[in-house]
Order: sequence, then structure tokens, then C-alpha cells
Amino acid sequence: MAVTIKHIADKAGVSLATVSRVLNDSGYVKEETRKKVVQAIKELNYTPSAIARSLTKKKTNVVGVVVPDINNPHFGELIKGISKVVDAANLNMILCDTDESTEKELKALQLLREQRIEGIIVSPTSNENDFNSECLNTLENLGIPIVLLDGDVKYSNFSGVFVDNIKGAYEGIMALIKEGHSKIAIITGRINSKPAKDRLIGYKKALAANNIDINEEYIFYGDYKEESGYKLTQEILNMKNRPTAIFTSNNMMTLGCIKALNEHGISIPRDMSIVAFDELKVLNILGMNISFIATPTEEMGRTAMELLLENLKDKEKSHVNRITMHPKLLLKGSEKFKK
Amino acid sequence: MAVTIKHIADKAGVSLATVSRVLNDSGYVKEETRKKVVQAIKELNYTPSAIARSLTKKKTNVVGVVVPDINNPHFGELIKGISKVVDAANLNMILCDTDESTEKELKALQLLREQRIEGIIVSPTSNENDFNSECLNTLENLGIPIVLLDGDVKYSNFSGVFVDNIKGAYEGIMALIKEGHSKIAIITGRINSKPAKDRLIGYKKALAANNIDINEEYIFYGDYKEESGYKLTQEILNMKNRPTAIFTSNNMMTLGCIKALNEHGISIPRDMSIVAFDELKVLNILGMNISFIATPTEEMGRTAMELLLENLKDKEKSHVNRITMHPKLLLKGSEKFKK
DNA sequence: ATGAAAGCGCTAACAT
DNA sequence: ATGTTAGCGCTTTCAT
Repeated sequence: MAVTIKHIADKAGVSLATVSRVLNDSGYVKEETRKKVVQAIKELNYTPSAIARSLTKKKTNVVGVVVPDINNPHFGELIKGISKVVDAANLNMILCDTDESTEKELKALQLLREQRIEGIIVSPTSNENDFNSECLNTLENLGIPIVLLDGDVKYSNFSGVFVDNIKGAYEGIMALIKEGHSKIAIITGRINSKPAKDRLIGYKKALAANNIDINEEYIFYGDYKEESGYKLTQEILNMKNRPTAIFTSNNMMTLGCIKALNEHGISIPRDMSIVAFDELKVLNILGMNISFIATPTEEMGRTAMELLLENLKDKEKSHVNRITMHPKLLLKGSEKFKK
Repeated sequence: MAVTIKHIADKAGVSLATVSRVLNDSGYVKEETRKKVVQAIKELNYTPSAIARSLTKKKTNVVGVVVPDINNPHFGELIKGISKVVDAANLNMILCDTDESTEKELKALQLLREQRIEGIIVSPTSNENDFNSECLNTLENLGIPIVLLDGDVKYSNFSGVFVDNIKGAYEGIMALIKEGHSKIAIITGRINSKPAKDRLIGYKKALAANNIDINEEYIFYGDYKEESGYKLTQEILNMKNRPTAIFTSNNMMTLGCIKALNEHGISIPRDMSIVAFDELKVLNILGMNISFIATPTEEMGRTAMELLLENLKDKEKSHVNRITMHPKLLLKGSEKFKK
């Protein structure tokens, strides 16, 4: 199918080297010759092969990005931030969706490795999967820079951009307590993920700071998906000693939670208060005043890619750099206590 | 950096060919030798280079997907559908977000071409950009299969999966008319896009079928983005001869529209009825009963990829195949006429 | 200013 | 059953 540099060379009556020179604007080439080559390229509708070039140069100019769920707006925003930097740096990006499965995450990592990407940004699905962490280590040993986003990997010391989840949750719960709540339920994420763990810690810390006993019955273990937010909220509503407020640990579960509340005709915050981790812009658009712990998501993506870029330039010098960003409490009224 | 097949061969004391054989499970290789090779691969932590392999085989096993906006749930679902088929076929996918810009679309196409992808699915940003359509033609001339999704490209006859936009809009408007509406505003998409055009045609057709005069003042030209839905709805609300219903041509503009209605304290459908093209699942989750013209989005993605797959197998035989899917009217009450 | 040739990592005849 | 070798399309010394 493809027309190659050889065809161009023949057509233009020059050598391969010369064509390569005009292609790369490198070395000397007489204007006249150059014209001929350019002409041939046009006529034959030629595009260089990134594949061949990569092989020769031992450089693909491609970075890999691995996220659990492209369709989750949280990751959508991270990706947007990453993309901007990628574009500006004239790199290309291979995006992998792991569908929240560690198995697929492994596959993605493997794929990216085969593609000889220059570096990788991973937002890990969980942090206690040995395979996973083993694979990441493999990648690192291979000498390709890694930047973590949002999550963390156990037994490792990768560069990364994180969020102070403890503080975020702490502040959210504090806001509820300040309103007068003491029976506060939490819907956590998969508890083997660092962020979920930390958010739970923040929850407990805030309660402790206010001498409120921790009621294990108020701790619900979800999996970051809408369905679990939905189901667990139903459970919450059925409790005899029903909490007066719910803290949801991520955006999808917040949706599920709201859905359940709606279906039960529970009004926010009249019948139930709520504070949610991760801003859901669509709720703002729709005029639903839900209080959020908002993370600077797009900025985090941007920062992660910038970090990666640094490591890409420096090579060898691969200095570990861990950046923690601060979430912001956005109170909109859903935390209010009405009795 | 990288360990190559040569290293493995040396370590295992065999030839390159033998290593390649165990790598690809091809040809004969004694179990004992095989063991040695596998061992060497493990020890050296080797992964084959997809780059080199692609060059040799003249086959990358990569397909390209180009969409205007990953963060729009509509495209998110299309991508999900595509991904499933891609995974099942053991292919890889390079996903490009054009940010609704024809310029970036062109760049993406160029990039994909350089990467020597096997085929491409494009959901075009607009259909009257000459460059764009020229580039698509280039790709086709190159002999790589193309499948269009959702949009269409002028002067071309590519394979593709489309939606009967005329019919969808027609039915949506009909539902409004049946409720008693006659003053119906439409917020269209960029009018140089085929889907937007067709949705407008459906709108006019339905009015005509009911002998309702078309009031050009009720036709608002948006750009498929939330902001335009928001602004245009505000305009609508300020009209002296205010419509009683709004038809929005895509999901993002629907959000903007609802936002504006909320801000003005307009209740749906008490003060304003609404029917929207493209289902917004999040609205269902939140218990907002908005009536939709729903397209089988994920299925469309799946189908498009299956089409591409066929063209990939057959090669040469690249039969043009255009599939039109039917939207479904989901009435939930927001179309009601209350006087 | 241009060309010849080696090599990037791998596969696929062709030999043996 | 295994090895040798010629490419795949390109870049890059090194000559000229």
C-alpha cells in the first residue's frame, strides 16, 4: 500500500538521505533539490512512517495514560489537563481505559510497554494488587518514567500528583458537624485503594476531634460506582437509627446516592444532609446545591504531565517528585442540619 | 535501554529465529529449547517491540478513533461500544479528541496516518470543511478503511453508522404538538453539520405536517455546546411572543437550557415544555423527567467498529456500508402542555 | 551539497 | 528442529 521514502527518492532523482534531510529539515540541501523532493512528496501523497522513524530513532514521542474509566467526568477532566500539555509538547498519547479492572490495567501497561512509550501516567484502580504493583515496578526498572495520578501504589515511591484526601474528608465532615450533625454515614470506595482509605481516615479523624463515637454501622463500603452509592443509600435509609447526613467518597456514588434519595422522596437537606467528595459540575449546572470537596482536577492532570515531561527531559535524573494538592470545600447548603 | 531479541538469543544460546518462534508460537521448537528461551525472557524481563514487529509485518493492529469531545457522555458511550469490539478483536486503539476543532481533526488524521493505523472511525466535527473532507479522501485513497459515526462528510460516500435525525426530531416535535404546543422553539447545532441540519428538517417537517407556520424567530442557531444552550434559552425566555416549548438538538445544549430555566425559576413542564435530542442518563439518575429522543449510542459504536472490522478482513473488497439506526422517543412528561 | 551503507528490532523465507 | 539472511522504512555517520 504505502509509498515510502524510496519512491520519493526515485521520483525526485536523489538519494534516500537527501529525502530524509528535507523531511527533517536537517543538514544541507540545495533549494532546488529540496523543491524537487517536496514536489515528489506532494505528488505521491507521501506521509512518513512513524513506526520506521521510531525504530531508527529509538524514540516514539508517545506517552501512555491509564485511567479506570474514561466516562467518569473526574477522569475526563484529568485527561483534559494531560492532553493540553501533551499537545503543547508535541507528543502523542495512547489512552487506556481499564474499566476499573486490575487485570485490564495490567494488560494496558503491557501494551504500552510493547509500544515503547516514553513515559506513563497512571491513575491506579487499586493499590494492593501485587501483580499491578509488580508491573509498575517492572516499568520503572525498564527505565521509563512513571507518574501516578490520584492514587498511590504500595511499596513504591513513584512520582505523582495526589490530593490530600484525609484533609478533604476531614473538612467535609467538620462542616457537617458544625451544622449540628453527629449521626453521619460515610460511603467509602473500595477499601484497598489509598484514596478511599484516606477519606475514611479523614472521616474518623473529624469525628474523633469532636468526641463523637465512631459507629461502625455508619460506615458503608462501596466501590466507587454509582450502583453501590445507590444500594448503600437505600440501606442507610432503612436503618432504625438513621443518620442525618451522608458523606459520599466519590462522584459516581454521589449520583447513586441522590438517585436513591429522590426515589424515596427524601429532600436534601431537609430530610437528609449530604457532602460529596469530587465536584460534579453537572449538578451545579442543574442547579442542585450539593456541597462538595472539590479537587483541582484539570490542574492535577496538567501537573502530572508536566512532571512526566521533566522526567523525560532529564532522563537518568529521574528525581522522584510527589505533589499533593489541596481540595477545596464548596458549601452550597446541602450540609445544613434541619430539625 | 531496551533488551532485544538478540540478548535473549545469546543468553539462551540459540538463534534469533528460534526466539522469534517461541515468541510467536510458530514453527517447530523443541520443548527443551523453548524452556531455555522462556527462561531467558523472564530473566531479562523482555517485552517484544510492537514497533519493530509492525515494521516487519506491515501491520500495526491499531485502529484510530476520532471524536470531537471525549468528555461529552454521548461520545463516551460511542467509545465504550467501540472499545468492546476493539478488545474482543485483540486490536489496539488510538483515541483522538479534536476538541470540536476541524484543525485538530486534521492533525489527528495526519497523526493516525503516520502511525500506520489499519483503519479509522471518525465522528466528524462538521461536514463542510473542505480540508477535512479532503483529508478523509486522502485517507481513503491511501487504502485504509474508514467508518463514519454520527456525522457525515459531504461529497463522500464512506461507510458509516448514522441515526435518522430527521425522523427523531420529527417525532419529538410531533409529541409536543400532540400535547397542544404550537409555539415551539428549536435550538440547533452548528448548521454546517449534517445531523444539525437534519434535526432542523425534522422540526420543520413536523410543523408543516400540522399546518403550523414556521416562525423563523423560533429557530435558534447553537453550536452543540452547553453555553449556547444556556444563552439561547435566555433569549427565548426574553421573547415577547414566548414559545411554550423548546426542542434542544443535543445533550450539552439541553444542560445549558435546563440551567437557564432553573435560574429563571421556570418549572418544567409547567412554565416551559422541553424535548431533547440525545439521552442524558444523568438526568434520569437525578430523577429529572426530561423527554428524550434517545439514540442507541453504545450500539452505534459497536456497530461502527464491527463494520470497520469487516472492511479490515476483506481488504480490497471495501464495500461501502451505510447503516442508519432509529432513535427512540422516550416520553417522561416534560413535553406536557399545561395551561 | 549529496550519496552509500550500516543499523534500529523483528519476521519469514530458505537452508540445513 | 534450528540457523542464516534478507528485508520492513527510516536516520545517520562517514565519504566524497
